[in-house]
Amino acid sequence: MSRPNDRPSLSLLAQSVEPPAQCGTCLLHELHDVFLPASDEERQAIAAFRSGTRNVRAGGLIIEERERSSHLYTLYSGWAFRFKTLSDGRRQILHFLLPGDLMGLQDEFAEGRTHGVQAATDVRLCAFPRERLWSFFHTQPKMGYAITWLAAREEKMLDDALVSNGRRAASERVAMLLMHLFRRAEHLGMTEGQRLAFPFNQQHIADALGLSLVHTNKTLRKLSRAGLHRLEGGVLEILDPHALAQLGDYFERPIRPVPVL
Amino acid sequence: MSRPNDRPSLSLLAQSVEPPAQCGTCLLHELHDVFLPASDEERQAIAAFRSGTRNVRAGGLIIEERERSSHLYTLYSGWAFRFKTLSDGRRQILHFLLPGDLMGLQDEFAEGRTHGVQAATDVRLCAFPRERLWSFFHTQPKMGYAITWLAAREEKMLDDALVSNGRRAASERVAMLLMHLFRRAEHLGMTEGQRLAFPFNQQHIADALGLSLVHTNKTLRKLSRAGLHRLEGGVLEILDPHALAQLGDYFERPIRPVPVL
DNA sequence: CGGTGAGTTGAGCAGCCTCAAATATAGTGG
DNA sequence: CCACTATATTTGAGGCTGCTCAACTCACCG
Repeated sequence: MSRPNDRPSLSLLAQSVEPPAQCGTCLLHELHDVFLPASDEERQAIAAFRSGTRNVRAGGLIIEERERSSHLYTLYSGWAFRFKTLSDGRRQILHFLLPGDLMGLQDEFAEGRTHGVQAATDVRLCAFPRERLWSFFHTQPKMGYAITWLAAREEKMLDDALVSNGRRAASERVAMLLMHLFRRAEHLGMTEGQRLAFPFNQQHIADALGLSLVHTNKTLRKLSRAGLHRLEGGVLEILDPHALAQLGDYFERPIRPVPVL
Repeated sequence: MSRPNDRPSLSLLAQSVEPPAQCGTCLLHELHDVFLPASDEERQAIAAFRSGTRNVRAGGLIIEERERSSHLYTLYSGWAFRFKTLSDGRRQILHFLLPGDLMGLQDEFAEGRTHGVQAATDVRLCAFPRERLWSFFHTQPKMGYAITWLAAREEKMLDDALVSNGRRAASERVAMLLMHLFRRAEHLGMTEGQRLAFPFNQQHIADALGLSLVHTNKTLRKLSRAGLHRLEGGVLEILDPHALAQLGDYFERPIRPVPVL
């Protein structure tokens, strides 16, 4: 492990860790470099907001694409992704979700269909009933601020994805995505050295990058033949981070601690 | 005018209307079908949050791409757009801004460079100092909720743009963008019948859609030769809304009133 | 009347797409 | 443990969409 021992091992988060019954013992809050600390009062407010937990198996839908979900969710462990489907079946993956990420907020203010969220691994979720959202904002303005923070952070990632899809060539997009996902997972302690349990197949990558499956495959092969990465057996290994970052125009910026619910 | 007379004429908003000295007489709040009403107390809180107004000429930068802006802004009149530039100069337009839209929120929680915002017409802005944001949330949780609402709404539009850039052909993207901008402007009362003062050139459209300038031109010409629209002299005219909506897979959904600051 | 920016058009190229088929790889039932 | 099936990956071939390069027009302006 590349991580020091003074924090709980979180490779676990990629596996199935049950969220605790009490938010007071929430594992996520123990990751001080990753998530902002929460006071006892805040934890109690979060606990009051939360209605329970939910498990979804790999491949299952957390939020249906057509219906407005009755709950918001915080991803507690595992990987998920947001997506949209066009009427003729073409799919676009909008965003990848890791532990601590909030989902379902966009639905709050929507009329029509929005997006779906699918579990990429087995996933544990904390569920928050939508009808309690406003009172949560009302009684805990700081938590409202936290939610806005998370929304703004996700929007920034969407900005980056839009730049990629709009203005970058295929190999640049692939390099960018691999680095992006690896860095985010690394920050959460889900990596081992340069290796990462990677639950996505080439169709996922293609749908995230706006490429065809075939061309995604050829691009991946080109990069791996050039020794930049290896991706097999569900493990992503970053062999030449510098070259990948360069190619993807991906600047590593310090990731600041963010709030969690 | 296609709008009934029982609301103030807002073609004005596309021109240069000076925001009032007092938020209590803010024109935007008078548009009851468009924006949620605000109580006197809320208007006072907004007025206390606001530090003043700002004018930017067409083409001027409202927010610099490299620096974190010291203020949030509400666009009061005119058009603007958010964009990002790659190190080699390629540009991607992320989002188009109309009156009532909030900008600068993403910067709040960012480290590195984020995005720039440029005025497409002369614009009037209400400025809110960043350092008052938290106390605004704290003392007016309802306004915090409103800000989250606006952020979530913008994120939904980004989702749509991402789907377009990733999974739609050029003519579909163009049709989608024309309908999208026209419908949003129409909702604000900035159109006259099927006509709209359109401040963007083909390079803007290309940069929003992830296309080259030349191909954007050829696609626009194809659609206008087919009688779907006309775009000349800074005026966009929608000639066949049904065909454009069909082509762009653009479903008109009722636009709900949103909060304004 | 030259200069600049925006729009238009043609020619040729290439990046990415679709179609097709050949391997893995994994899971399932006998 | 092996056949059988479904899913994921890989590769080739050929074609179209969208790109780059280049040139010309038009409007506007000093």
